[in-house]
Amino acid sequence: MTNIKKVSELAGVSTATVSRTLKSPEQVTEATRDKVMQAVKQAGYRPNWLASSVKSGKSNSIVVLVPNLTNPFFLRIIGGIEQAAQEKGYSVLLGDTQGDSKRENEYAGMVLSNRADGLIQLDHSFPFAPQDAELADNVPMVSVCERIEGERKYPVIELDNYAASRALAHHLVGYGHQKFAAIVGQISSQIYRERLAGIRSVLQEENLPLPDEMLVGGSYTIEAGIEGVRQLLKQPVRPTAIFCFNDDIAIGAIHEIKKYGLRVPQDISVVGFDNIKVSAFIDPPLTTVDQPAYDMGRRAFEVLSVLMRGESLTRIREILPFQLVERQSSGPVHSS
Amino acid sequence: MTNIKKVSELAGVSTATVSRTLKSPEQVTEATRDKVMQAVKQAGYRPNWLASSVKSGKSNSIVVLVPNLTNPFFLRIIGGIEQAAQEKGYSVLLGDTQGDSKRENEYAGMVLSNRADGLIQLDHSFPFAPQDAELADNVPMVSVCERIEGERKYPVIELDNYAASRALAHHLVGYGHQKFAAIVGQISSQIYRERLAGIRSVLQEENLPLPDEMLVGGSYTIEAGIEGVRQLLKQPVRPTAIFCFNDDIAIGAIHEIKKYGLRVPQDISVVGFDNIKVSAFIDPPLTTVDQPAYDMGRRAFEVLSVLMRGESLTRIREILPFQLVERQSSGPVHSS
DNA sequence: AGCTAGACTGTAATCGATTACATTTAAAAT
DNA sequence: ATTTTAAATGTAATCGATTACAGTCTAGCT
Repeated sequence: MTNIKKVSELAGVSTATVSRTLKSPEQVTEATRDKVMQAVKQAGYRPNWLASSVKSGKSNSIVVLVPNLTNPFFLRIIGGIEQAAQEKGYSVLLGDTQGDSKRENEYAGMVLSNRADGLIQLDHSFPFAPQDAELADNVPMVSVCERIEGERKYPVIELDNYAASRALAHHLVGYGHQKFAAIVGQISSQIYRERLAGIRSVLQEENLPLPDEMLVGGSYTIEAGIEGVRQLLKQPVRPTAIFCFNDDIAIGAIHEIKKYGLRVPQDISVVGFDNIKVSAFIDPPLTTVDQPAYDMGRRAFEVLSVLMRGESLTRIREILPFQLVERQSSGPVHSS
Repeated sequence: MTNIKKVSELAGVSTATVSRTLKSPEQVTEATRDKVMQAVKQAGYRPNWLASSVKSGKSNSIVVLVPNLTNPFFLRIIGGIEQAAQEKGYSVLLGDTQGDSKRENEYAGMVLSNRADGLIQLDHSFPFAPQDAELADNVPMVSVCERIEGERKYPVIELDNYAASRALAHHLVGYGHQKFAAIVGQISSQIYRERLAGIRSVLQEENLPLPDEMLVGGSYTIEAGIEGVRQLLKQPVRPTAIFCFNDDIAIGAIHEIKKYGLRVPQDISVVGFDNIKVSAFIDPPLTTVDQPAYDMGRRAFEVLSVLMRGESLTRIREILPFQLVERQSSGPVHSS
């Protein structure tokens, strides 16, 4: 490995001069600068990043905790984070947690051991191990979409899930639907509560029921959508509209509804949440709520960046705008 | 920041003993071990990862270069890499290159500056900057799916794209198709040439044509599939079967074909490549070639891991098995 | 010519951990 | 009780860069 010492010898200067030539060239005469640069080139020298980092105490990396890498929605968020990070000279360590707390602990621990300077959590859990909780108090941490559990409040970039769900509900109520069902995602999260509350609030205002047996599901997957529809269609009353808590669920649901020989939206309207790319191209194209995933990622990094500089935030909660995207998976209710 | 010195003082021992207690406890008496562990706990001490890494010269990280984070197929590969890496104590630095060579250079450079120990390339380009090419000679690098360009041969984990394409072609020929078209992906890659060659070889054996005007596309996106179909349907002769070079293209193609009022597969059969998750749930479910993406990722890391240990490989090319997945997007040709 | 200010450059401390080598301690052997 | 041996611990060098501080040199001034 060529190190700074070799270069300094080659150029006939001290290591300090080499370092200065590379970090702050204006402090060095042009003559020596040339000598050094030539030696650098000749030796094929690259400063050892690890060494600079020990010295500075900063790793210029952040960890991103993802519950599920295969969810395309998260991917767009990560894309935004990555882009923003890259622009500021940070790199992104990917932590696929699979929702497993052991893994979360491990990845979160990276921030405590200087392997990373900050953390972005895409899930709702407090990622540090209980014994690390105290240390974690001063750690720059931000969450996206979900709010992190616990008394300590961390900044969050999110959507007004309540309002977005209300928008979806109004959309369906406007079409005259009265028999609703929902296939929900992970139950223990804030998002679940907010989205459900949003839907419930509209239905209550309209005096429409959402009985417990019409709430099925439990994970944000295509399979949950399929299984959800199976359960719903076993019920004596068939719903005419189904809220799916994300687009993956909706894709599974539509697929399964068709298998039963029913039509979307003529027999059952289906709406999703997230607006992943493929949602516009399935049959029928999905009515859903567009989340500005990429921007959410960017913003998350920017906020984290402020925390990492040791500054404090004026706002701890940032709410990005959603958009109701009306496509053909929802429509007026048909009397059977 | 609590460092090893503070802990050593707290425990009344030397820093060496603290280090040994944590790294090789068997070298330390139980009594001192207890003292040290208590001090560690009390101080909330975590070894500074950066410092250990400078010493060892290993960062225990790898960079993964992805041309396009939004492609779900890549995601599964990354998932496999991540899993395998995590098991061996490595972490994954994500490099979203967008196919931009400047970004590739930058990310690849991380390996030269000890920020990462190895590199996995999911694209086909040689990621290092020209001036770094010589240095890059000894860098542990592996590619997945695509082969890296240049004289120097790096290990690659791939599919027999030629054989897989032949399987798809045989499948369609077996249904009696005679008028073929293809919507291809990125043209400059090995994969493009192999897949096309595979298709061509079968068609030639059967004396069937694949005229140049029936080759459209140029990128692995849904949009390319849509645009491709538009171009193909402008031609005087309408194809009865379309090879799409990946599933995203196929999804776009099917969507657009339906827009023209044509049916899949009755009017046009469509086949894809990759078998991404959603392909099984679109309408009609897509006939495609399943690539063991997750395993490919795992395997890529394992191979890289061998290189990073400085050992040499017996085989430089590893070919994983594919599987033809016959679903409902392909079927017998209907005489019009 | 002599002196001073300011620009360059070099020396050596530093970051935080690891580890070769030296030293101390305790146990075992005589 | 003394010597031998092994185990435990400490001291200090080391990894590779950065940087405070000190030293040198040149240019400009009187």
